[in-house]
Amino acid sequence: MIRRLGSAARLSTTEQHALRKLPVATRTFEAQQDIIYGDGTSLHSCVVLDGWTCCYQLLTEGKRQILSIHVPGDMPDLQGLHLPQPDFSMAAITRAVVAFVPHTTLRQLSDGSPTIAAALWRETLITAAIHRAWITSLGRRDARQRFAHLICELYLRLEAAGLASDHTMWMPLRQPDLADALGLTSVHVNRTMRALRLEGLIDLRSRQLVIQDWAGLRALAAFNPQYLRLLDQVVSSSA
Amino acid sequence: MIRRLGSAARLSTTEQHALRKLPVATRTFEAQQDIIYGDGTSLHSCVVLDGWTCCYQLLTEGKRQILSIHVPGDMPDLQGLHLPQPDFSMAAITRAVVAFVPHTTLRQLSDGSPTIAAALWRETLITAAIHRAWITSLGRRDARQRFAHLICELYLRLEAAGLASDHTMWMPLRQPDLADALGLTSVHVNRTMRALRLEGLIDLRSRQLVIQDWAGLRALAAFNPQYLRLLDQVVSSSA
DNA sequence: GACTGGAACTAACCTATGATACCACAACGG
DNA sequence: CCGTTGTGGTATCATAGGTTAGTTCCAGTC
Repeated sequence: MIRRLGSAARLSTTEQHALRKLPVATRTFEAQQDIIYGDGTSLHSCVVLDGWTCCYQLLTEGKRQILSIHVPGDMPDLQGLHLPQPDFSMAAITRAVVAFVPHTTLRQLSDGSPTIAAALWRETLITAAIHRAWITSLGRRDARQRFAHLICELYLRLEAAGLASDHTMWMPLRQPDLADALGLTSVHVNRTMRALRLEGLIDLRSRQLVIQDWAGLRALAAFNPQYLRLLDQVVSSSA
Repeated sequence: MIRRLGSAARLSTTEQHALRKLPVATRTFEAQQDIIYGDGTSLHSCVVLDGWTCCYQLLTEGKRQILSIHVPGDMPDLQGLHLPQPDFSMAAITRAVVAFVPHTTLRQLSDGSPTIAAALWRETLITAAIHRAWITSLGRRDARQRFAHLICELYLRLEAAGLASDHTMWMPLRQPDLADALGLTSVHVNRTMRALRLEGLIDLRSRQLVIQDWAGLRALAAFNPQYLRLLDQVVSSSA
């Protein structure tokens, strides 16, 4: 399970060993249940082991904006390492299994090994790059393009994690969730999905999403996967 | 000048000394000029010494989304340390003086000192937190709220940097720039500004912005400054 | 087989924002 | 003194997307 931590970077065997020995506490959350509520102080970072989760912010009048979506292997909460008060909440989308690692041990580990620090740091930087892509989507793309962009991103991330192939993926996000991620209403998500289906781009039924025209979807979104850094070599530490 | 680097964190004197000795190359850019163009590989991080800059992404059809705005003292490009190919471009808003530090030396420095690494890492995490606030603005706030939120953020950041006081600030962003930051058109920025002026919240003339009703503006945006971490103590390294 | 509760889906209407086009003004140069 | 250029400002119309209020379609389950 915890091997996934190391799989994100190319580490020496001793470092991999140290990561494997990390004390973790796993916990299962039901769909929709909050994992972190953005008020208190967070003392642990977490790794999603199974299921999907998301980070979100609430506004007055109960509006919700989803900030990021996580699939197994993601480490959504690394920012707590150096900013102990989270500025967001985190919730399970599906039933999800999450592993928690105390900040203190993680900080000791990264203080002791610049390579591990760089690998974790890099994870947080990729998160920021994904944030930037979302900003651009929300600010300058219309509903169809936004939707297409999100699907492209999620599919490639799942494929890289070995959780999807053949342009087919599990899609547990419900229409209201998609709405909160895309800055739309669920009604308009529905309209938009129908449009994409009629154009022969995607087909979504009973949680199963098939991308029927990957090239078309990618062109619609003007999707450039570079920001996800799925193929990068990690920058070798100069130490 | 470079003292600003250290001012972001509380470092030991030896570490401050090391920072001061960093080899830097300063360069002046004209307003609107590109500082980084998001294609190549970046070998330097930069510090804004004077003037304002921004990061942006371009879309097909020439649409532009501004991702972040930087004032003197900010280090917009730290992510290049571990992700060498930037996913965005960076441009000067006003005439701006920027200092460049080679990634290699900065990486050596942070490999040698976990405290410096943590301080720099923390900067990138704050950037990500600002990204999240923008995502929420773009996704779930209307034009007036978005505008108000941006003004609150910029004013507090400037005030913290000692560059604004008395609810008065220099505002070099033009209406088309604001439009690209807020995901609106310049026409609608103009409408929105007039609305806020008529409500007695702000007054902007000839680059000088006066916040006439701070409480009202803050309430309109539902602004919570916590994400900017202007008052935090830095987490002490466990090393 | 009827009943429930949660999605997905639709339709009717409304509004915030976009698109286009134009005017006003100030700064500047010849 | 007159053009030119950039920026702010306004009006008019068009439309993407929001709002409200449903109906339909299941998968359980009693």
